[in-house]
Amino acid sequence: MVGDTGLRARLVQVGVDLVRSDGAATLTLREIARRAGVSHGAPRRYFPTHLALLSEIARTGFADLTAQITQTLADCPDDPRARLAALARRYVDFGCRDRGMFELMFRHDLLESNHLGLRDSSLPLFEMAVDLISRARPGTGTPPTVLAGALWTNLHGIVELRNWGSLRLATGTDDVEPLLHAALEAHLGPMRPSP
Amino acid sequence: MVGDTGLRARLVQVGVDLVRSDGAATLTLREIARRAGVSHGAPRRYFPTHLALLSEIARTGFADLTAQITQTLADCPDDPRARLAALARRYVDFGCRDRGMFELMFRHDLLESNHLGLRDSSLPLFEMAVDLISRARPGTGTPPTVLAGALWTNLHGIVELRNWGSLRLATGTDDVEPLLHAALEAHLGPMRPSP
DNA sequence: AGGCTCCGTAGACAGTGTCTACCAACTTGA
DNA sequence: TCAAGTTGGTAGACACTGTCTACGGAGCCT
Repeated sequence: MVGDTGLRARLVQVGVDLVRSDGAATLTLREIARRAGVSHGAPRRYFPTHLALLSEIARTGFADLTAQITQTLADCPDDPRARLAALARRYVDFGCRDRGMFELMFRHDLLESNHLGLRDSSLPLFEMAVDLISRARPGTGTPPTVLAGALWTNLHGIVELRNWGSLRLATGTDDVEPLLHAALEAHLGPMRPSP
Repeated sequence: MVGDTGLRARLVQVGVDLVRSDGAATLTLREIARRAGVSHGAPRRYFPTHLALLSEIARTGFADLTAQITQTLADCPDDPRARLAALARRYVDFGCRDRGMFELMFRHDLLESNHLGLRDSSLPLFEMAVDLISRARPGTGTPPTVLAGALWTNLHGIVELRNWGSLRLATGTDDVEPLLHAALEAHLGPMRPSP
């Protein structure tokens, strides 16, 4: 399966490269086909619709993010709070660095044609967070899914509003570090100064 | 200016109604023109581009949200924490109820054609939050803009991920109340049970 | 060889945003 | 009063999009 030269895989790969280099707006069906060197009708053989292809591209984004976070956690001490902070920092870093892909992954119109797969792709990440937070903050009355959700939404909002440009407007810089630090302190309690 | 029958105002109003009733995807230039009863070229007399019209529509969304929150704060006790909680609840409620408009307001591609106006429309809200949080949590080492930003991003992420559908997936329901409560406790300290 | 399925091409269609030419009505100036 | 100019909208063309359908050429199997 390495170096899969099939058109289906090539289309997805072209899409991934394209969204990374030129942003989410350039991901038209015909442009992807063009860069893959095939006619505009060819993708239809593998993807019933444009959105189905985009969903597949987005799925690789979730896989990539999951892999990055898994790798990050592997190189991390065993303290649940430190691990959560590392996870959080990776998530935000991914969203800021891989802007187009992040935007694609959470596009609302992708879901309607893809009720199952895409949302599920985010579940492993969420479960990591739930597991960590139930160990970092045991004995709270609040269910760990809610605690993890509150943290996740905070991270997600940081990325979203930073990429929207309101950080620069409100705090004078695009640096997410102060916000991230404040968010972690809010959800996990006092942290030592950021690394 | 009441009952302004000019085409410019009518186009914006049609857009507002349309995004509320049919969602953000139906906001094509030609559809707006059609529903306003004019030809597809007419809007060009008032808006140089499609995105300029969309920006104007989004701006009314920010104005509406600002008005709603101002009204909410007017009917609220003087306690900064209670006021912040009310502001937060209104923000999230707006984003969940007025989904299409919320999506439009924070569309990334609207900003490029509108470097100034649109982002600025969100500033008054942010400044309310900064003011309230500097009174609710004085003496923290963290600047109030950062504290307010951390809270705002949390609220924003709650809306975004709820509308994306991950709340239902992660917590089994679309109800934002537990998450909102957890977020408020995280950023403001222990709260009494939600109203 | 004859069928057959796979896989991609090519063209049509309706829809989009933008641009340009046109034109009718109203305002303005001498 | 009448001519000129401005305002505000129409209508059609253009390039582009996603989808659909008819076609064709390999390769394979009996």
